[in-house]
Amino acid sequence: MTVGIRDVARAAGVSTATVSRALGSGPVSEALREQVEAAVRATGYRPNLSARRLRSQSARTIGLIVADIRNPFFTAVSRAVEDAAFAEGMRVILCNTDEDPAREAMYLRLMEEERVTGVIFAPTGGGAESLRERSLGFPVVLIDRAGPPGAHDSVVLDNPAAGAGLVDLLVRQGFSRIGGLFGSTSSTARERRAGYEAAMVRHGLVPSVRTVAPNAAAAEAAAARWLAEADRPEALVLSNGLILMGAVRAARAAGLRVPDDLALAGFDNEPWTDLVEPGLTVVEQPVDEIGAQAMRLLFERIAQPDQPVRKVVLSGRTVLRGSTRRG
Amino acid sequence: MTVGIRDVARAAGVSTATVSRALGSGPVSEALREQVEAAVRATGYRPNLSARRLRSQSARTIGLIVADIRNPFFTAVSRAVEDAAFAEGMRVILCNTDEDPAREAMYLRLMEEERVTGVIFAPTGGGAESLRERSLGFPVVLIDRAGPPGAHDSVVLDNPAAGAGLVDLLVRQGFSRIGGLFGSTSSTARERRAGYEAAMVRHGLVPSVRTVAPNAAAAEAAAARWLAEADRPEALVLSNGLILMGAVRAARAAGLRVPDDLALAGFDNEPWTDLVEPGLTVVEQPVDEIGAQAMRLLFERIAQPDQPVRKVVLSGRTVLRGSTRRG
DNA sequence: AAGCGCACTGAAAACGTTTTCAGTGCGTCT
DNA sequence: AGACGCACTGAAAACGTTTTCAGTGCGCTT
Repeated sequence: MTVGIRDVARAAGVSTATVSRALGSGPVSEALREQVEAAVRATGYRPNLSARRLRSQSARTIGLIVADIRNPFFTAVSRAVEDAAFAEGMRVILCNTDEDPAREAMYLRLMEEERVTGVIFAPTGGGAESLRERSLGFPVVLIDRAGPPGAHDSVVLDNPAAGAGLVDLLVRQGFSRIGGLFGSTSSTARERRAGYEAAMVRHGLVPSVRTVAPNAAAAEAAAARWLAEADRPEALVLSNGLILMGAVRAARAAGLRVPDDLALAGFDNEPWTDLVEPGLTVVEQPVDEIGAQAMRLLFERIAQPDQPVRKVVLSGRTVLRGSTRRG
Repeated sequence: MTVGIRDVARAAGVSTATVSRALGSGPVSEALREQVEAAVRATGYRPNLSARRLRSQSARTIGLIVADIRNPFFTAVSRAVEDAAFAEGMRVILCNTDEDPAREAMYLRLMEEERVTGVIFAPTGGGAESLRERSLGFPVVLIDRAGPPGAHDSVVLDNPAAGAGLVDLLVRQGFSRIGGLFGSTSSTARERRAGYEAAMVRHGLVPSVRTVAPNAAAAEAAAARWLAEADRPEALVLSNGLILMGAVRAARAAGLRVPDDLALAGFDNEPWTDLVEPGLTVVEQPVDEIGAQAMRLLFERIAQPDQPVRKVVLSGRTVLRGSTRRG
């Protein structure tokens, strides 16, 4: 039915071994190589990747497991990862867990069954912890959210510094009743929160923190409740783009003017953050570099499996906009 | 090295055939099935998907090729597709062409080499046309952008009606110098433009159209030029979410107030469209239904390959917001 | 009591490649 | 002239499964 390597071999008048070598890398005379290529064109041959992977015991595939494909941060990273992979002749399997540990576990098992070369992984919740127990059959590089130290290579933002930086900025503008609304599932949110709290204490202010599921609807509800209270904060630090969006909605709904009634500062320089009025002050992550560094760590780990574990920490860039301007 | 089905068989004291049947579907006594499952747990066995696919000649995988993963429309569709696929015990390979015909061709070839069960495809540019020539080894369902009629199943928005609807709405609000800024690469944009032009003519107005690469930067530049002209339009119809975003930026930059100086109406009810001030009037696409219908068509095509070609046309829902309110 | 069908099981073939192994022929060195 | 190495080639094994084929044993029918 479907044309296989033996059909090509017959058409070219050579053995299947020669076809395989001509298509891949092997010593083949120029004459035969051309014959084979002609036969491939004539027959419309497409190699069967399953057979190829089975025999060669190498999938040349890396898995990319992200927590939320709708988050522009992850789409940007995925693009960087894909480009780097193609440059090495590798495929990428993109998996979206939607912050669901069950989906995450399923994808991890899928990666095992696919016998992937390696995985770049943004774990949700306890994902990274459970990761340490089982030994997967492939190297893993964590991005965005680091697991327990020492288990896997990782590349993350300097989250404590970024969280503290937003507090410093707000304090400099004269705000003091600064609240923090953080995601409940990721280590990233925990670290940003730690930075926030440390900076508040350093400035002699009292931290005021709430946590929420990392989606816009939950964030809006939580922010709305908070803003309705008597001693509502005069500024908010939000731990990612979705939570920031929820906070903007809540402020609008409550009729609060930004930044006069409420200042906002968050993470992720998404396209819409400078479209709202006023623009939102955010910490921008070096997404391209995160993706590229993750691939670099992964390839180096594949080349030298017993290397010591490495952690790359990148700095964010604060984008100052109207939402934190006082007076 | 790695544990295979023969290791499980040995551990369970049965043949590999029995293990295979116990794990898949085959007549196996309850006692042996439990022995096998225990052996699987004990050995930590993970089936090798490449081997499984090779032997069974069935990938149980569908490919989803989209033009731009950053477009929330496609991420939403991909979620719907994925859910439907899992319900059938299938995997999804998500591919992002980024509107690049070369990447598109590469992914199409990859799908052939993966021997996928079927593909859901949002072609860019001439992709759909070239698709008709070669006969792929799998059924294809086109979404968002239909190719030449009669070649493939498809599910699309009623784009002409939606384009016309926006014009009608603007005319009703009293606008008459209504321009249209459309993407240059997709059939979707062409259809929306056709609807726009027909409606303009029907209202006795002169259509005024420009086309632009479907990204926010290009759209902003084009809109900026247009708005700087002496006889600039008093309202704009924008053919997708990215172009709409570009137009908003251009209006801001030009210091035009929306909707007093310039009304805006576009496509895709993205989260940010009600965050800007004023909110943007858009046609919302039934993304979940598009994904679900596409999977339905695909599965039915797989079941009955010689069915006549079908085309599902869905209606958009107009979301009225401040950007088109006059006076 | 023999025959039949049914439910289950194992040995071995098969899936489409790559890779090993064992040659070829030919040029070069001694 | 013979030995050796080199560049190339084909036959066949191998990758890890599923599936076919050919039994088993057992209960039921005739």
